[in-house]
Amino acid sequence: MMELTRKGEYAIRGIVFLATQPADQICLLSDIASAVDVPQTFLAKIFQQFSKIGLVRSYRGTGGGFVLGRPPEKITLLEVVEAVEGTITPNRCVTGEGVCDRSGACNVHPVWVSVQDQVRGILTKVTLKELAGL
Amino acid sequence: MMELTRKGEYAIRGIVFLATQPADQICLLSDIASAVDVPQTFLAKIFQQFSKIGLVRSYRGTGGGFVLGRPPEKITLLEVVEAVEGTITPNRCVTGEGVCDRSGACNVHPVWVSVQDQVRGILTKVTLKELAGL
DNA sequence: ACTAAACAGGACATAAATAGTCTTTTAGTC
DNA sequence: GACTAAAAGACTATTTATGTCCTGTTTAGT
Repeated sequence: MMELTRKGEYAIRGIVFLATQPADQICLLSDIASAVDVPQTFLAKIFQQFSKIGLVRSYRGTGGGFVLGRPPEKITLLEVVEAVEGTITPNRCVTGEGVCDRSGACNVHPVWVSVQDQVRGILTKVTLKELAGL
Repeated sequence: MMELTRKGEYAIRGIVFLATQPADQICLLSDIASAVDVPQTFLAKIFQQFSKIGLVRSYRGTGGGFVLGRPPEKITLLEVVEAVEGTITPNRCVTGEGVCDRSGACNVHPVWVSVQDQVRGILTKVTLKELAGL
């Protein structure tokens, strides 16, 4: 339960690798993919998601590739994970959309809120700087 | 991400309902299922899993049904969830089976261990007694 | 013993999510 | 214009989730 998907794992591997590279070096997707052992086409999708929210910056054409969108210490693990997996919600009713029709009488609800807060708290405190060993 | 499945949700609903019933009363699966609004056949599977690890006790035949295997304050939410969802492992490499071939160089690893510990810690502290409002 | 009640267990069915692949388009370089 | 590399969308395959159904086994009551 609560397992990270492959996508999430690949996302972390990819962007952590990027963080280990010199900041001004534009990295090819193909290089990243082979370095972290992830199918290139799949990693492409992941990096597109990163690009949309500014986690990475992309350059097209000859000499193109990817660089980090911000310094490694300003990118948290939470951002990386949620970029591809969506917001961390241990239980649907945590989303608060009235999905939990029994939310009034539901004593479990606050527990999930607590779990969500704790997990997000942990992941917010970890940045790419640490993960890349910088 | 990290969402509880229906099975997990049903499991909680079912056993919490059982905890609200008088301790000596043998409850019919059909009654529990309709009370918590879960397909009976599906709930049957869930309660079979509960039964195997002693979370509930089952009685077959006429007059049969289910009762809690232990007093509500001795059954934790963690046990209930892990009974049907398996051990909480945010990342495969946490299982320690060498699945994470890069575990040596992996700085992410300790983060998942921390997440796992925190989540399990929270869920261990919640018992059926509280959840059932007793 | 017979019957009906109730859980146990396995096989099966369907739908959704995951994990990709492939092709075309767009943007940029030489 | 030719080439390079990411963007974007359509498509496919596999796995997991979510159940259903049927048969068996246990037990109570007559």
